[in-house]
Amino acid sequence: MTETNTTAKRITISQASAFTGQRVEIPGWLYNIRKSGKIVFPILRDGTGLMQCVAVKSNLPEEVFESLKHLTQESSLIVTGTIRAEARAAGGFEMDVEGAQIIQRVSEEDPYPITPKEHGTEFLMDRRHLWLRSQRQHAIIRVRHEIIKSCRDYFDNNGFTLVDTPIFTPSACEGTTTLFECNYFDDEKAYLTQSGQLYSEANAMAFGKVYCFGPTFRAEKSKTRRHLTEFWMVEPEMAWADLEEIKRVAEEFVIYVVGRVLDKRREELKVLERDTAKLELVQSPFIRMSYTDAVKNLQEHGSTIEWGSDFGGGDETILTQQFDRPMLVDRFPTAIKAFYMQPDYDHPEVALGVDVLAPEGYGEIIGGGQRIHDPELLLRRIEEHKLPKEAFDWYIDLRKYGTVPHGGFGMGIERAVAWICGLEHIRETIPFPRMLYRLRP
RNA sequence: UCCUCAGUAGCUCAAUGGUAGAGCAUUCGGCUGUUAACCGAAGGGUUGUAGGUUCGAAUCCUACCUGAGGAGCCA
Repeated sequence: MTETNTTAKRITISQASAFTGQRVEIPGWLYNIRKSGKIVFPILRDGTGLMQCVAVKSNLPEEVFESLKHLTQESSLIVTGTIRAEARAAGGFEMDVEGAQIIQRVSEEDPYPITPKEHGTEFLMDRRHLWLRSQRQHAIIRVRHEIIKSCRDYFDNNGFTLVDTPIFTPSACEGTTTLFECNYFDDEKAYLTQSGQLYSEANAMAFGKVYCFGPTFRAEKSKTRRHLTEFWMVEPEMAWADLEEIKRVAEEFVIYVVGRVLDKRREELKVLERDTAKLELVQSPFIRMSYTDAVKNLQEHGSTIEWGSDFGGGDETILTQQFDRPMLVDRFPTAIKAFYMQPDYDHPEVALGVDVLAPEGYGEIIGGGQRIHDPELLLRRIEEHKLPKEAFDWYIDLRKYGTVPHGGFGMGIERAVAWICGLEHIRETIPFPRMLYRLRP
């Protein structure tokens, strides 16, 4: 342990280029170290980047050199030194070390488990709290941040008001089989929300154009690379909007989000080895196809799908791999859609719903559509779906007091992150994924 | 819930029914420009659990546990 010079300015690694030739101190963690006799190269990590340091035995007090030489991975320390442009270093800059204060040396009895080598999924998932320190996870989480911020910016810039909806709900949105149940004092049951939509409809009647953004929960026993039990969803809802307007907004929104990531997160996409040429193609117009045409298309390509059933496992892949940009598929059979979905005025056997399918096999990232605004039709559908009318009294009220055509959609953030980052599995898209069989850490 | 595959050193993996091994990690030694550095040495194992077959089981059989991939359902 040695004192660091208090006159050196404290900076982050991301700021280093602006301090070339200056003496600074950087607090961080030891990412890796390479030794070559009387010169050692500790690589420092501080959350903003990596900095190769150069510690030369002849330029340092004996105890400082020895403490650096025997430092263990993820030990915390503050290094002081001079920043220098260096083509041989990974980031283009490195630090000539003049002093180092070791805050904690990680014990060799119990070394940091995640080495710069290969690890299996289970090992990493059990250590998700540590895995987040790695470069790849940084890139993904930063892209996620950009996606979330651009979702908010898009709606904020287009006349939407953020009106958040409750997490605890008294009843189901679409049946109770996929809801997490919990006790809400005494004997009452509450459920974790699986969508803010019904409340957003109330908010849209109050504010015109609204969106909510928060976590949603599905107790589905789905064990696939596309499912989480807790995931984030952004859900815009618009009064006076018909299906065509909803499709227009969904397309414009997706183009904006992808464009923002391409604009601001090139470095991260490079770390992830994402083929950005595929993302550059996300431009208007998206492919537009009705459900009925999609079924015909699928049958011609060998699918066993029949009109009236939902897309099966490979169907979305067969569909999307024919095109290089997202698809808008609309007018699904009314029978397989939620009770609130507005039937087509001329062909009531199909509903005015729309899904956005991402290309490259990523499939559905957005689902939405126009909601029923006619009070009698809504009551009839509630009965047909055998839903408890009392639970929907407030929802029915929205059709009694100045009902108007309206609708919106929801985008699953993690699926969007997986697509834009080009990830194999959704588990890496959220800091602490919650899945069937995975609640910890 | 169903189907398929896999559990061997801290990690990633070898080992055809016959003495349980390598690379990385850790410790020690060497090296003044390394890029997942390299070279040398050391320590590290009840082969997921329980039972069975066999002279002999990491290997074959049965059950269970854990994980992965997929199906159904969905964003």
